[in-house]
Amino acid sequence: MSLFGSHDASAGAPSFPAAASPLLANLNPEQLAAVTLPVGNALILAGAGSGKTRVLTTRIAWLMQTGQVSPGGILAVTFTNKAAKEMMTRLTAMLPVNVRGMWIGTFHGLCNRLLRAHWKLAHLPSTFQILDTQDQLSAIKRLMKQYNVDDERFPAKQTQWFIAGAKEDGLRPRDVEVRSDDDRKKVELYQLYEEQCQREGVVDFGELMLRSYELLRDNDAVREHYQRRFRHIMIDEFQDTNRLQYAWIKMLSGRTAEGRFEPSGHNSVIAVGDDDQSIYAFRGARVGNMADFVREFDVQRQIKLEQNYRSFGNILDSANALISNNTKRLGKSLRTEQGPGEPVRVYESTSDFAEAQWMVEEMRQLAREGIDRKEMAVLYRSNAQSRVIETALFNAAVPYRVYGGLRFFERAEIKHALAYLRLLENKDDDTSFLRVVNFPPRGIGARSIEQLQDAARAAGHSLHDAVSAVGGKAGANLSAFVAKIDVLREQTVGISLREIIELVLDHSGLIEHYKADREGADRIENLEELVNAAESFVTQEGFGRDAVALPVDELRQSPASQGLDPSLPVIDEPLAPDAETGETLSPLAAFLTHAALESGDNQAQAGQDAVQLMTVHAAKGLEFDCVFITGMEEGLFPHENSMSDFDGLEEERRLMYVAITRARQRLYMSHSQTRMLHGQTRYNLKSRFYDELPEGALKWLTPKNQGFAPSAFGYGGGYATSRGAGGGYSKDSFASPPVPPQKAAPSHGLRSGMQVFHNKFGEGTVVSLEGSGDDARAQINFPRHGVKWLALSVAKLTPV
DNA sequence: GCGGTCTAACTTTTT
DNA sequence: GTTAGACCGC
Repeated sequence: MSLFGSHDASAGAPSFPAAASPLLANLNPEQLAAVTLPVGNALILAGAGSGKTRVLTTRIAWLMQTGQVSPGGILAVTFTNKAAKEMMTRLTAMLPVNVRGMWIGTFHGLCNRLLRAHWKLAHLPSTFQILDTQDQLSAIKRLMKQYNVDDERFPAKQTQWFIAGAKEDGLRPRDVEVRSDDDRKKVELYQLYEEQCQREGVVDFGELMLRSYELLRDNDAVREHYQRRFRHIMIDEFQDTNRLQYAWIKMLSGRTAEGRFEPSGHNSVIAVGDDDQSIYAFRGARVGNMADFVREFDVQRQIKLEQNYRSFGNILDSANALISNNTKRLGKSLRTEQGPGEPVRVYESTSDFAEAQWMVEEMRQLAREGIDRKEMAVLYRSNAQSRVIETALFNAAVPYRVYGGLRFFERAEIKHALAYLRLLENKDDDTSFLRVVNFPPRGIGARSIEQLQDAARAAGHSLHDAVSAVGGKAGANLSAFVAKIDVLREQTVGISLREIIELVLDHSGLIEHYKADREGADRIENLEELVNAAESFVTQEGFGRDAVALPVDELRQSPASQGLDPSLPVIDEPLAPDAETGETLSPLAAFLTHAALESGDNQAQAGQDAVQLMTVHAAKGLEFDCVFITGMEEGLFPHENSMSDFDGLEEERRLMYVAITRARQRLYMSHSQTRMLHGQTRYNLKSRFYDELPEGALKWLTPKNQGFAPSAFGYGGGYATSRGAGGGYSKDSFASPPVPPQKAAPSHGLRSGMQVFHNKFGEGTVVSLEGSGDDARAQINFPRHGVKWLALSVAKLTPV
């Protein structure tokens, strides 16, 4: 079953005395082996709650403490800023070390650092700015309008997806395989988009990765420099890496002669991941990178961290049983030394409203038992489900916090302010120009802008530079805007970042505009917060202060750095000065980069003891005492859009696995017979994932539906209607996986093609039928309301 | 050019 | 049920 044999845990016999360091105290044998792995490439399969971050940080600390590497020889890559920060915080707590000398950060953050240091070689302007997803979309829309592309046939979103996807695979326009006329058009747009970005001096997220990959690929000296420097490379959440990120790691860690990859032998790459928690395939993540890594990096050591320190037995048994239904797995099973704990409670409600109501009651009970509200989390598959729950919590006056939604730097008013700031830094940033040229409104409408765009195109100028070409009233308004920007730019010389932002907020008219708006108070508050964000950024990054003394000498002397190219800069700062000129990014440019790379917190009010609401995706990496998984229904979870293909269903199952493993003590799952979705009532069957959980670990709070009649589904009568209180725990209960449902004799008397009448939807035609007993449902085409799935135990249908 | 109204869409999301 | 974007009339 396991792709890798069983030779793992004992693999890394420490070559340094383990007892010598208090760092290594209290590690289990597998963790110890991982922390003290000898030089060489290794894969660590780290299950949920197995102490992965602790292992990673302890290893870095141990390597430095034992003198095997200096801070400059470390490269640790994560996906989120949060994870990177967490790592640095824990590391500083372990060792008195200057973390700034280490390259710990997100893929994109580190790529940015590389490109800032070698901007010339990367063919970028020194002040290049970063487009976020929103900016990218508007840049593409603008491009498509300019070239009169039919946006019915090529929606901008789709083009964006195409471009991002190509970059994730490391493909430039000329590398993309063209299989249809549509492909050809998209590639053409990709090419034009690239030219536009280059002209405007901006890069998108994918470009950050791809450009730095090419930088390393095309410049032997640079590549070899970093290959020698980074003796120890560590990648977190390896299952989430895409093709390009994997190639980037390869490029940094080995030779690629004649297109062939050979591990360098003098550095170690340690990949940490969990294939069972791979839930980002939809955005290009490739779990296959794990197997490729083992093969291509000649991995000799694999360690499985299966000891779970988070959850009780029933919860882990549920997770293990569920995930065992997936076929493509490396093989791993969580174990705990805690007892079985509480059973997993399952609840069926009549409506989504009732489901939320029940949850509120249950939470009140939990609170009475002394559990903090911030230790209760409600998880759902899609954001649309949060509303009912929010309403119920709100009406019951239970404090709650919703994760997701707009982050600080993504808010419209913040984006507007940033657009002004970007124009100060780079007048050719047409995306920013268009965002604020008429915001606040100053009499520049679509017609004037079109004229301006035509003029700019004809002259090969940016919008800013083409303003003088437009005459009349429109031209006057445009000139006034440009003059305002140019004056602002002059005024910002020599003043602090804080003062720059205050100046811009004032002179742009943004504050004034929002003051006139009844609902502008929050926006003004956010704009004021922007000043604070800039202030704390300046303090943190050390702008305006002496740079922190960095262990440059140490780096140069250390064995890790031997053979480093002395002509290349030793980059120990996220925003290092240019090696040749000593020029550093202006605080403003640096802040804008920061804003793009770190979109800020996406939670409303922190601090308060509030129930946590979030999607399952957002919950990854978090843990709570009590977890409610809601909307356990076919079509919702697993989501209907992912059920068509096999891989999709397996990803949904992994998502379910992530959801289950968030819980420490108590886990609830609930589904509803009816649910309002997109303004329509839906009748969903309960999720197939229930059938993959060990009956013995569950406790049905409502009578378990008799819908899955044993005779029809071959369960051999293994299902009792309801478990007694306490929900007996039995190891054997999930020994045999459920048998897939078979066609049963219909008991409802409906057949495909039949005409039926529904009280609300009127007359319709039965299209198809599924299930039996209480779970039977019919797909019916109502001429006036479209095709619907109806649960026959709920919907009242009469044959016509 | 601006602001109001109507209509289609709408998993999951970090950088 | 909500929201963004298109469309239309002033």
